[in-house]
Amino acid sequence: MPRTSDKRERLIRSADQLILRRGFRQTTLSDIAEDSGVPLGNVYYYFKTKEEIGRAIISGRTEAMKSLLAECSQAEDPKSRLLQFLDYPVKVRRELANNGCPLGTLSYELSHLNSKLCDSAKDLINIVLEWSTHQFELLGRADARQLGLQFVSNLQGMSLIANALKDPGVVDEMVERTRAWIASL
Amino acid sequence: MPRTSDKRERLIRSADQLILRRGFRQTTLSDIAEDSGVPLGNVYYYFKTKEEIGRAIISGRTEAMKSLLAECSQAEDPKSRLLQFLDYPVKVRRELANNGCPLGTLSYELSHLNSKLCDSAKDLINIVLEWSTHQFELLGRADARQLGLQFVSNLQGMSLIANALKDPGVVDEMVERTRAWIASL
DNA sequence: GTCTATATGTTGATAGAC
DNA sequence: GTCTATCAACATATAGAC
Repeated sequence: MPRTSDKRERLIRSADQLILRRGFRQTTLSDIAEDSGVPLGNVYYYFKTKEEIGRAIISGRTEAMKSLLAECSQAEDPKSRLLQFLDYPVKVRRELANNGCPLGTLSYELSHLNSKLCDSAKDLINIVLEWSTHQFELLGRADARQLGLQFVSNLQGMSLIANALKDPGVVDEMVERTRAWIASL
Repeated sequence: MPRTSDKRERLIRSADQLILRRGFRQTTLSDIAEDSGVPLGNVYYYFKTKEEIGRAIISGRTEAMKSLLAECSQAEDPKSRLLQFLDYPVKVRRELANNGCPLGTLSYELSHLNSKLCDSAKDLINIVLEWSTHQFELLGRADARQLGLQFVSNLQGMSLIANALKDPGVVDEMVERTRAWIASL
């Protein structure tokens, strides 16, 4: 029966993992079809174009990040929220070293594409940037915007380097330094 | 005459610019041939495979960076060298905002490829990492490695964010913060 | 060394039976 | 809704004349 089919979800899940590992351009619809167990021709019933799959992946990663930020926002004070957020990169350090940041890699790749997806690159980064900037504002910092930029820059920088060196330890070291920086404010 | 032909150089120059703007995977041999004014079939006289072009681009960017670092190394003390290096991202802030860091974008893309080029990603980042780490060692810092990681992380982070937001001003702001950090050590 | 023509393989996408 | 067969476009690479 149509309504009980989970094919769409399986397609998105496969696409998300494959794109994380190999990038959007490098991931073919054939790869996604095979990995999800959905015949190639049937993929087009759920997504009219590959770009539409891209939008679904962007949307999924955006929502996942919003969800994480919402969790962190429940901490009592802004500093605790920022520090709690830093637990996440440590938790997924392996994935960061293997594939890079799910937001950063996609942002970098999409910004090079001649596609409407290109505009989404900005949004991907802005999610965390605006949240962290807001936390610094709540701390009464006049330079909240720059502190926010520094915070996200640390996260993106450590992910890219950990990925290049294939070394999860880089994440631990850099998060530790970022923690100390936040605590010192 | 064969020896006076500059086709190889033109091919590398075109390839480098196109790959900077659109990424390696997205840049076709046809694009490179057209941009450099070399017929498609003739490209293969200079490069047997696309991967070989990739190696040439990696090599070129590596040498360019080594050259820049050699210039900076002539400054009197380690702090001055690090500060002088920071002049460069400011100088090319437009390109960084438009295309990202020539080393970082390539590193991120290649690390996702199933190619021998994948190994080169590590080297691209290590060039600046080892140099900056060495400068911090000369400053007598026991945590030189982590300071080096922080330095490169700042550079890569600012480039990715500036590119995502398409805002060269991000480079100026983040370099200024990095300068202050270096000066405070 | 140079270039046209073309082989070969892959990819995004469609047609149409079931 | 599902799936097989296949198209059309494009990309890497080669053949071979000049």
